[in-house]
Amino acid sequence: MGEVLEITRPKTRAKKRLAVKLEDLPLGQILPGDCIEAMRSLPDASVDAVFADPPYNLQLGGDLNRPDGSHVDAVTDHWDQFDSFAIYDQFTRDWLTEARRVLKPDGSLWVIGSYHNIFRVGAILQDLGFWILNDIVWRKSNPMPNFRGTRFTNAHETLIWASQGEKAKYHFNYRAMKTLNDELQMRSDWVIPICAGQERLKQDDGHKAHPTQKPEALLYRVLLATTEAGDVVLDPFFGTGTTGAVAKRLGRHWIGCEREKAYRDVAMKRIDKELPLDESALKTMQSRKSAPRVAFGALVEAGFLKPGTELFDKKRRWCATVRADGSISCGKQSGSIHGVGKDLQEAPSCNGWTFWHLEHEGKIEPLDTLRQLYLLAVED
Amino acid sequence: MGEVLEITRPKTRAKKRLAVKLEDLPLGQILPGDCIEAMRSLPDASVDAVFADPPYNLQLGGDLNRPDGSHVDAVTDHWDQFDSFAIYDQFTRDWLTEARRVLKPDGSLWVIGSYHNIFRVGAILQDLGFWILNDIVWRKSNPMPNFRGTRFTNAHETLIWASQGEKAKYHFNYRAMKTLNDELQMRSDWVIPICAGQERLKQDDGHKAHPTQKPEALLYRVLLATTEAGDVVLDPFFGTGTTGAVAKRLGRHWIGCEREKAYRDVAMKRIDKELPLDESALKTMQSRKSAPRVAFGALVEAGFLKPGTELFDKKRRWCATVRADGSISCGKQSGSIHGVGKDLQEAPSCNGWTFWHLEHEGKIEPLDTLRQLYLLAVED
DNA sequence: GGTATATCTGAATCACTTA
DNA sequence: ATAAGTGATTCAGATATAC
Repeated sequence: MGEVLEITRPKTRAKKRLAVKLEDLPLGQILPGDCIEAMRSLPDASVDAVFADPPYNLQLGGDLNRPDGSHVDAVTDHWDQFDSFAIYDQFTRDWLTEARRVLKPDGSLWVIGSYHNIFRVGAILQDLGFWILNDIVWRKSNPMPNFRGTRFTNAHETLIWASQGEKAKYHFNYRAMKTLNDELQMRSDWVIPICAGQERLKQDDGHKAHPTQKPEALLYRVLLATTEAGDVVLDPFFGTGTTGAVAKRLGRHWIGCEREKAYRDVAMKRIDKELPLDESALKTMQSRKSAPRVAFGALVEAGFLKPGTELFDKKRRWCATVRADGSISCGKQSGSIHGVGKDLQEAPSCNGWTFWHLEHEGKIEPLDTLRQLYLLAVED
Repeated sequence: MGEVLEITRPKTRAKKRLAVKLEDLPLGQILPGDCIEAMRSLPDASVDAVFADPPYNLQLGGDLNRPDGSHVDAVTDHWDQFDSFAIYDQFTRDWLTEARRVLKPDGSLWVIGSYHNIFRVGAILQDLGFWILNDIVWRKSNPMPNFRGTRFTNAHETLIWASQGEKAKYHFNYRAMKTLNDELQMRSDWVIPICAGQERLKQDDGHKAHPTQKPEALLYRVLLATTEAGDVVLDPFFGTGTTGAVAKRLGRHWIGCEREKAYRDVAMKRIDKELPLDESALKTMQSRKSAPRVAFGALVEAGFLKPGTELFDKKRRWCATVRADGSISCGKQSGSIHGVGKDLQEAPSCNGWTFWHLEHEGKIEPLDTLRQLYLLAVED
């Protein structure tokens, strides 16, 4: 089924009690029929993330032609037709309710939409108890112009990222995102081209296989940001399987739901061809949080720092001495590198690793540099 | 009151029947008290646009410090506190209902918000019958980082632009927007810096006068895009009066509502200092729709084009001859520049102005160039 | 006086572990 | 459950200060 069954979740995230076994899930399968029914077949709290690209309820009017006379192939498929907002809302509430049941307590929900539907989806998911963490703007580098000159070029779509609730835990690979964005924090607006060219799946007659195929780059960022290798990702509106293809590539398990057989066939063929990246390529920058926490004392213990070494702040306003137990002292103050730094500055908090420096061959270096060296040394 | 009473709406937009007289409106005034009550004092269908920056219902938790220990001055004002989504929704429904009543049938509604509230606002305004024309993303060039490294940097806010209904007319200054965007269609994502520096209004103690003052560039684009000089703009959450200041500068009338006296005082002082642009600066690029339509025949009549001149398409597949009455002929086909172009290409439509070209000093130029010259010549 | 450098701040639903 | 203690974390732009 094109799945990477060897991959398991890191032990740090394993829930021993009531944990759903991976073998009991239809991993690497596209469940046929209505997605709400299909999701009912899955156990509670069994997937780590849901990515959903539901019908947008576009409600388009007449035909549209380009200035050169060619015809615009719009989304007029039957699955995008709803008779009223009330019916669309009920449909939305139903699939979101099932998604919420199936999602683990620390799982992430992602939904993508346009102004036609995203406000309704967002309000309903809030009503159900989901807690919005960010709204993300997918800025299309190559959107279709507004041929009639009647509005602004519709150049973006909106994604909502939500956790199970206000107090719920969730996973965010901060370091991986920052690395991906050239060492600046990843922002809430992402520039990504629309899905076209080789990536766009075609039918035998050369016509596009699906009217709203999403770019793989979009799913790549979503899955890298909020899931780990070995996680299970569910897509209730699988379409031609972009979520499955990227999940497989990134070593995530996947489950899809899709009503239309034609889409299921295209998706399965596509995903079978996909090759998973090997394990070393999958390793992402570790966030400080999930990295082993280093106690300052461990550096002293390991001989990276001798007791008696003098520490300074950057401007040499204060000087402290390292003691054998990993505490430091500065005049009458003593305690952890964080606590002493905080008290001296009379600040509400202080990161001792970046506040304190030591002199090494005439240069002043923050303690953090030493911590990095220590981490490298103990990694293996 | 700092208003430009000389300015009136162009006659093309005047509604003779049931029209509200400008003298009967509190132009250039900030109505005190609750905005819903204040709007009740205005007649039906009396304003051309509503711009609303309602409370975002942020629901913030504890304190936040920057990595350097400094404190982040968050929005904790009483006017942003709501006990539940239900109460916020009711408040939203109430002010939107009044705004809808006061807005003319061909008026524009603008609302700005963040992910905390915008989905609720969007769904409710759709429920009330407003028709969303675009959602606009204000991309902040200098957003506040996510200091905890727990989410994506919240780098944008969302605006919704809506008309009174699916079939309602509305006004969009397409040409002005395209000109503003360097001859490319204006997109739905706008890059604008946050309001800081000189533009940010300060109290006597140097502290910011309002926690959420919007940049004037944002209002400038909104008003230029969807209102005309002489129009009336209503802002139910006036704050420190960015809407009023920009409206006055652009020769639009304005009405504000604001509960807090401190904000009203700051706003009035600010707007009094604002100078309106003079009339010639206010002239924007005319849209094709509101520009006098040029009949091809008028160019012939005026001697811009001699009967007998040969026209070509860009690739010189076809050649047509201009006739004295402004029709053209090409083989057996004859008729208007649009109709002949359409039939030759077997296309559903054809813009003859851009399809047909003529040779001038060895260069091939579209007819449209000639039309522009003609328009310039007849302007005075 | 001009150029570096330092400081300040902005609509933010902003932690986790152990006692 | 709640409270307390420890630990982790920032980008662009405007203004102020130093050289």
